[in-house]
Amino acid sequence: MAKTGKTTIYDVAEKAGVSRQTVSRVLNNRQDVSVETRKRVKQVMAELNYQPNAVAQSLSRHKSYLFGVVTAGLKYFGPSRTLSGITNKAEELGYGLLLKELESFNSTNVIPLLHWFKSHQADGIIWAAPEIEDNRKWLTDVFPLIDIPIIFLTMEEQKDVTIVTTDNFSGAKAAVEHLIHSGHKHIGHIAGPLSWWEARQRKGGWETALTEHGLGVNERMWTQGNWSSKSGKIAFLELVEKYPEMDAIFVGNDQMALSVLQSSLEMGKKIPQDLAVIGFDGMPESEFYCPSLSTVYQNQDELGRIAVAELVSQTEENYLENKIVEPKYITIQPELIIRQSS
Amino acid sequence: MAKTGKTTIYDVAEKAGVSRQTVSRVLNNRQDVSVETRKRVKQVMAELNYQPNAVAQSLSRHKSYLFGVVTAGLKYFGPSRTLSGITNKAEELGYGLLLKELESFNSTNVIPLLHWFKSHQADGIIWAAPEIEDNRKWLTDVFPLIDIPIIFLTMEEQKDVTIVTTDNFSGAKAAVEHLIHSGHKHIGHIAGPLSWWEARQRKGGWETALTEHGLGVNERMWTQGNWSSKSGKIAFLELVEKYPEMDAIFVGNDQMALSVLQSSLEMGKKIPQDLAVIGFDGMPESEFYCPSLSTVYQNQDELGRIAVAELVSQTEENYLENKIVEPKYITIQPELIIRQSS
DNA sequence: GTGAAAGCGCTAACAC
DNA sequence: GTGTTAGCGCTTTCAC
Repeated sequence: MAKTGKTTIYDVAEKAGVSRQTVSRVLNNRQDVSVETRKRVKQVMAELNYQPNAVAQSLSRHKSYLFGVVTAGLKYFGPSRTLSGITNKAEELGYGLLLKELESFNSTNVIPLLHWFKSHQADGIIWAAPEIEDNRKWLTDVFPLIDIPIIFLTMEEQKDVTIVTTDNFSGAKAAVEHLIHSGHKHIGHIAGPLSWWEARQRKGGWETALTEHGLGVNERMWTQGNWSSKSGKIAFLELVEKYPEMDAIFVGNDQMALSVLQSSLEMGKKIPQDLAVIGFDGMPESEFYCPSLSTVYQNQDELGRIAVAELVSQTEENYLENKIVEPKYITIQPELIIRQSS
Repeated sequence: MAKTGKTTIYDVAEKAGVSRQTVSRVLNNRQDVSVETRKRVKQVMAELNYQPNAVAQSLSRHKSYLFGVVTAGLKYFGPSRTLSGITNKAEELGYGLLLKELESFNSTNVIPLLHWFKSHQADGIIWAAPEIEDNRKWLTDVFPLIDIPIIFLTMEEQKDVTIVTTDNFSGAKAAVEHLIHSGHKHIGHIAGPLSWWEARQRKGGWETALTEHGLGVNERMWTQGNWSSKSGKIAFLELVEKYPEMDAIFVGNDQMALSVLQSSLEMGKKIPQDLAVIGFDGMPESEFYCPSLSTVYQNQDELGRIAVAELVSQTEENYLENKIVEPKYITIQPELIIRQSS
């Protein structure tokens, strides 16, 4: 790095004996520059260790090559995986990232965020925070007014909105069907907080699998946690109490399943003989639980990657031809992993 | 949000019947505007739903209120926690974030990154990736040439560089001393990859505690993993083999400790009677392992928060008075949490 | 208190 | 091929 970044296009032009525009042309790889001029300019750039000022470029181009990313609960397993996919793919495709984390999962205070991204001339936005309660309500009012592309992750299909999500319903259904095919008749469920769309989908998959196989569903057969291991423990104790004949359980995520394993052990229940357990998410650690946990693996990294790829394609279309982009609903299938717990 | 973000300071000025400068003054809360002019301008801004263009502001102010953040291994537990602390504190102090993730932990290809941040006029940089192998080597050459403040996380003290880190050495030492005081005489260690500074520090704490208490240390007493649960399992099996009298073990992180618990159970070893186990990190799940895991909790969120606070103070000093800022070495003490495994 | 002019570093539109 | 002239949207001097 040169001592100071103050070298501008002007310095290069002067030293190379050309106009600033010519330098700009070289910078942008335009073809209408003679080979030798280009060579000379490039040489001077190298000598001066010239680095173009991206802010000035953004301002005059009206394009920043920056995406806004909205995340929430970064300290949890899922969101950080997704963000990792986003950063990698963005890097790959030549985009930088402006990052904002919501103060809480169900924050509805989104307008300032949108203004902020817009003010920084983000070319597009990835909304990588989950749908909870009415935290998508703003969409109906605000969405039509936003003039930059937005991709949403993990939410219910909605008209005109591009969404990338894991198919939670099918994943859950497959897990429960596996339990049914293994001969279990009394399959309970610990749901995540039902204010979350994902939690409702997973619970829906559980219900549907049971119903389709002629096994009834009722209130005794499930309880609700808040995704944390601690809440899972409480929910499990409650469930064992009200559904004593339970011989298998589908748990809303791996963390809650972890404490089901711990509590079962403490109660002297053998897994999977007395109680089969399947989780959801496929955390790497779940393979090393006692016993190793069957789970529904969802590729959250890929979720982020797809969102970025989609956004790039939308922005570039948008930019090049100013045409309206077709909204898409993109679904990723999770994968059932059977281990010792089932 | 207004339909288009095209409203500029000029539109406001025109509609309010003042000059653009006056609008700018109102925008920046300058005092040299009459009360009624200010009121009128503000009113017009509201009517027009005017939002200042941050890119233009950055360009003319030479200050962006943006920090660059370099992270690595976002999908792992630690880095995402730290990033969460960074996002929260930055938001609190009015700074936005430009995010980059290294392609690998030990990437040494940092110059383009620094150029990129600089090109986007970041006011400062937080280097939230761990010190591994020679991935800090560039510092000696490049650091003196960088003219924006950088704060590093998790690395060895170094002249002229501001660093915020957990005291891994003391945390490890305290854990091992706890084992010693509990009467254990044969305390093994599974280290993280010793190319990592943190892993070396933790191993150093283990060695020092043993040595200070007159217990010898030799090569039979430790093995090395790569932080993952899978590697922990392999390392543990190897260690049991070569150090059969081991009655306690200090493991480099919680993930590897998890598979120690699993393997011990499979071998029929009782924890903590046959083998006491202590991990490092304090992941929330560790409380729900079988049995619940004793561990050394480090507050990585706080690490990020402190880094941002420090960076803000450095940039603002830097900006206001152009004076050189004293480098600091800031250390956070981790906390020993004793649970059933020890 | 307020306005005019210049400039931040770059690109776009049009000349030549 | 290359240069000239205008901007992008804002802030900063420096007048008045």
